Amino acid sequence: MMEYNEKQVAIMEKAEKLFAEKGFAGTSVRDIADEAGVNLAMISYYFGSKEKLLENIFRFRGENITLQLETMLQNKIMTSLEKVDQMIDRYVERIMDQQSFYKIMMREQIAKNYGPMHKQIRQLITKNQELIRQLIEEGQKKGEFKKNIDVPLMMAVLIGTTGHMISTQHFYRELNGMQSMTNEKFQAHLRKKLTYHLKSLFKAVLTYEE
Amino acid sequence: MMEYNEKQVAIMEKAEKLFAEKGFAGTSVRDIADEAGVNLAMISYYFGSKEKLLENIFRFRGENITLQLETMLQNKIMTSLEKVDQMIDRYVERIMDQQSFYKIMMREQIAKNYGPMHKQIRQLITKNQELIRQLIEEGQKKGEFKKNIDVPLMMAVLIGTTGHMISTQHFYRELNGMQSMTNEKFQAHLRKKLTYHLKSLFKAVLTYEE
Amino acid sequence: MMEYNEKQVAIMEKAEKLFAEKGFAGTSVRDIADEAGVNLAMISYYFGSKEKLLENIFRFRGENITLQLETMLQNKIMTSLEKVDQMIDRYVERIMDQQSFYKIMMREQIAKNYGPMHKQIRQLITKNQELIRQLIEEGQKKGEFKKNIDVPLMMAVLIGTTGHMISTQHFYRELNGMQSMTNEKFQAHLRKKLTYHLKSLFKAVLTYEE
Amino acid sequence: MMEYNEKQVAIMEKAEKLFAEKGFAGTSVRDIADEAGVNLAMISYYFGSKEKLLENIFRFRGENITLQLETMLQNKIMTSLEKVDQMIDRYVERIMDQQSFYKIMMREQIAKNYGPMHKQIRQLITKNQELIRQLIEEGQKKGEFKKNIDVPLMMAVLIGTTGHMISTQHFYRELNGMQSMTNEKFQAHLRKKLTYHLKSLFKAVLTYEE
DNA sequence: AATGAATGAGTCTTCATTCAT
DNA sequence: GATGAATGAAGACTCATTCAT
Repeated sequence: MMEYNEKQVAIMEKAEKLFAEKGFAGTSVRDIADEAGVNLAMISYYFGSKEKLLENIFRFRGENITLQLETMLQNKIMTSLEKVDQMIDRYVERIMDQQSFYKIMMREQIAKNYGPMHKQIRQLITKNQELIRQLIEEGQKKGEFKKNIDVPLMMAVLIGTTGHMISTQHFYRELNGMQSMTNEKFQAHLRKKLTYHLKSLFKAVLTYEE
Repeated sequence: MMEYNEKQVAIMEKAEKLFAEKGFAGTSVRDIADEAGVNLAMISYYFGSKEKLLENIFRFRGENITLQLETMLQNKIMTSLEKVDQMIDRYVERIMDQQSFYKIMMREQIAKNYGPMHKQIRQLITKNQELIRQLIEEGQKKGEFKKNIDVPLMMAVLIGTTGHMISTQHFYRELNGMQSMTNEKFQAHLRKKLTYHLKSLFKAVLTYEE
Repeated sequence: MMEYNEKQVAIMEKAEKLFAEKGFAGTSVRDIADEAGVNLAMISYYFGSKEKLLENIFRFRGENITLQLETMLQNKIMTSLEKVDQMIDRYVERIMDQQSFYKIMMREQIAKNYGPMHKQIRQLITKNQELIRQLIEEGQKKGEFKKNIDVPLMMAVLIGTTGHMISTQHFYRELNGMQSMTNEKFQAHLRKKLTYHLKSLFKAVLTYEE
Repeated sequence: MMEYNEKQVAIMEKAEKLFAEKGFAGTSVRDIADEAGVNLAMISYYFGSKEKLLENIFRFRGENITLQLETMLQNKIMTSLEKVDQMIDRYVERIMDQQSFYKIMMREQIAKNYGPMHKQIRQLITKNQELIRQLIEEGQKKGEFKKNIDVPLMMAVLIGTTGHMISTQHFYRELNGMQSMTNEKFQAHLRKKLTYHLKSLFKAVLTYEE
């Protein structure tokens, strides 16, 4: 299944939102049908099962960040640090644009072996880690970055921080008195802050010698 | 309910593990009973309901990191940076020692308003953020730290990175060929790596002028 | 919900019978499903819950005797005593035709505040008492009935006696050696006896001066 | 089991109240234990089972009206009508004094064959009906009462009316604006009214020729 | 004698899925 | 293709009773 009609997309979008908020097991097929305004039986009819619906959401959203990274890696003009900055922009942008999807991913990651998406997630992480490793090594070869960079940890900082931020954004908004701000503005604010700080964080870690 | 007998503790520990791995909704009371080796009805008998069981787990585990931070804040001998280092030790230690509990917290955070523990989590975050803010301000007053530190973001780095690491540790272990290592050693390795890198990260962000 | 399909009616009829015989709490949804020959889950599917099923039975059966009384009250030709006689006919007929429903009502009345149908019953009683009061007063104005008639007590005699009779009819039948009679004939016998005696009772109370 | 200690009596009294209000099936053993302030296991311990508890309540309360009637029947001085009046006093008094018990009886009567007390109730009714028949026949022989008295129906009037009154007393009280009256006074009022009207009812039916 | 702990059977309800049309 | 109806399985929870002490 590769092309989806309107109803199918509606179902996936509503399901994505509900899975993100209430978890996969905590969301009933009836919830999704109601939310999407479709007949209950449609979901099994279109996707086969609740689990396959989730798989389709992954396929639908999951064209990953990999491609952009591959292109960027081959760029001969940018410095490695510029590439890192751009990578941060891309990651944050992607996660913030697809918060629901990313929340599902976080839930699935926590679930160790149980989730149905274990394999896909493993693949995604492996690939991304490999590309970032290449980027870091390139910078090290060019003398831009210091030695002894821990790539998996850098990924954890990048993704963990961003993920934590979108998870706790409602607390953050409350605690910092930003309830009156429109959501759009708040999201822009968050993104700016995240990219800015992550970049300076990465710069410090990648370049400053202690 | 403040003191728990052996069986109650066994139930809570198994429930904690299952809730962490499969989510609250994804875990059936029967799962818990089977895992803990107790009769199904015992759980309602001891805790009233599945939800109240979760609340008890929070109460059981939730004596939070706050106290330790409060004591440390009043220490007159340590430098602020030393305090930050110690705070990182405490946080990482705590999260790694109570991985299951922390995974449940992560899930609940993602769930925005739906979860039954929303209030407690909010309280915890607020309190911790406030204490860390005091710590940072102290360092700024003493001239140890630079201006313009974003406290919520520092928390996100600390907690998000650690959380992401424990969530994806099985991937990490696989990708880095550490399957033969005992779990104990692997955990120690993880903790060391996390504290080391987070400390240098924080030092960079808090002290280096750009 | 206003129109019921065959299955829904079957469920309500069997439930009515079981609730009458064994009480609401004493009847399990499984009992009803078995008796009605439907799948257990159908009952929640159609009615939402056991309690709502009861409410639907009340709605289904509860078009009360009120309307008939209202029409009769406005009749200008009948004497008041004739109206009282007709009222007795209607009440006894109704109660005997809907014995199961009426038994549920009796149970619910006993339950003071606990039952789910408390409100509806209160309404029914109030309305009926008011109409009968009007009928009595009319007779008193016309000089047909004596003064000092206690309306609530007259209702208690009418409904209490009839109710007691249908409750104890199996004893009555046994004690009076009517087991061989067909049920149909026995019911007719009961109705005749009840109406006859209640009418003479009412006549005595309403008209004879002591 | 014939003599009950304090705790046993407390259990039976609270159980009686709860069975009356919520029905046998609707009352849990835990409810009773809580209400009576005794340990849950005490009830099985003392009475064997919930059902046997009900049987004990019947035994405890059920020394019936029979004896009084038998004595009265042999009285050579009272007229038969005086005896009927006294019988009405006794019945109403008994039912009103033991409303909870009588409510349980009503519920059990409705239940046809299902209730555990079916036999006892049958016995009680048979005996009482027989004695009243003797009383009526005595009056007829003496020429005090007219012929063709329907004894079961007279019993239905007596017991049904009284039962209906105690069942609907809360409605009655409300509808007639007697909420401010103390319950004691209200009960006295009800009893007076019931005996007065039932006596005149019986007098009319037993003596007036049409 | 008395009770906290324990339990198997049963409660009502919801679930994801399938069927008949 | 689309859907209202239907269902077996599983959900959380409560029940009356018994057990070990």
